[in-house]
Amino acid sequence: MDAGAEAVETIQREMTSFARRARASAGRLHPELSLVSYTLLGHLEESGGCRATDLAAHYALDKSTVSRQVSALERAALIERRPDPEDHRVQVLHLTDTGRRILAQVTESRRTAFRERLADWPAEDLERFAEYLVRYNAWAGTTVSGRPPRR
Amino acid sequence: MDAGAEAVETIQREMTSFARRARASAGRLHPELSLVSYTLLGHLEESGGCRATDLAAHYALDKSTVSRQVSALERAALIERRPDPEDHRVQVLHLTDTGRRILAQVTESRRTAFRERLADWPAEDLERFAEYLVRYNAWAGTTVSGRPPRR
DNA sequence: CTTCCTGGTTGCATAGTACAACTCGGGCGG
DNA sequence: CCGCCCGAGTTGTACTATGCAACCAGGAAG
Repeated sequence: MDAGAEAVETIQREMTSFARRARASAGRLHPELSLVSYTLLGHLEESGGCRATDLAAHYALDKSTVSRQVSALERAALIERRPDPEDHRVQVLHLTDTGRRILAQVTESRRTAFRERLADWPAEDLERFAEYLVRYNAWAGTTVSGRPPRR
Repeated sequence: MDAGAEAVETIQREMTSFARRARASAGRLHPELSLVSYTLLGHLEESGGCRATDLAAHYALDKSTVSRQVSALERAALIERRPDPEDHRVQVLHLTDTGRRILAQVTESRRTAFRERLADWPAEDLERFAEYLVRYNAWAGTTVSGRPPRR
């Protein structure tokens, strides 16, 4: 096996290992927020408010799943639903001030953790690693197996 | 923000994104095998048989979780339990021929997927990416957040 | 108005997991 | 040998995240 093929094996193994551990820790990213909630909140921050259906489509989640997550986030007062005057079926989701604050906290805490973790990497390696990850994830349908999800 | 800090942000974002998608697809790695089952089977293959407790310790899973996974794998005839003549409390787990076959199938299918996905990467990049991943995962307690798991 | 589409909720089922209580066998000190 | 504690595994219970299907309500086209 040549070095390239060997490298592919290693990439596969390491990605699998990462996926497994990530799965185990996704629920306790933060006492307040699961990985999915964090992602949804982040999306709301970026988009400045959107519909539940948009979230479902964007993250390939079932609308029922999003509905429940949204309910939980609303119960926790991190987001609020605003009726859409244009279309009464729609609820536009917005971060509350609390939501923005918690999101910022978690983001900051994760940022610190990542910085610490990558502290002794040379800048050149960081940049290359970042570029590789982007390239890897850009491949349509990033999954553990490397194959696109069904749907 | 300097380029290194920017790269750390990107790494965080991409790892998060990968983790989320991996989580979503972990259950349907293969019709036969979840990501966890696949990992356990792989460990049995490598180790040539071990105890359920060893699996639990190695993967930081509860022994009850492993016990149920093992039951399922045994029901599917992918592994078998052999009594340990040395210690009657112990069941040494071994792959069956079917288990070896399925494991090989899944491994092959994933290998193909990864090869395809990484097909147009220069060998040099593959090697560096592999090395970065190893270095990243080697950091004690690989999680999504970058922080070690509680326990 | 009737029909169809769309956004969202809810009931039901499932997977994966942890924790705790329990059983059973093994190893030791007396 | 006996009593005790420990370690391997199992089982009961509960919880989370999830998907699918059925459903409801608002909107749009005829």
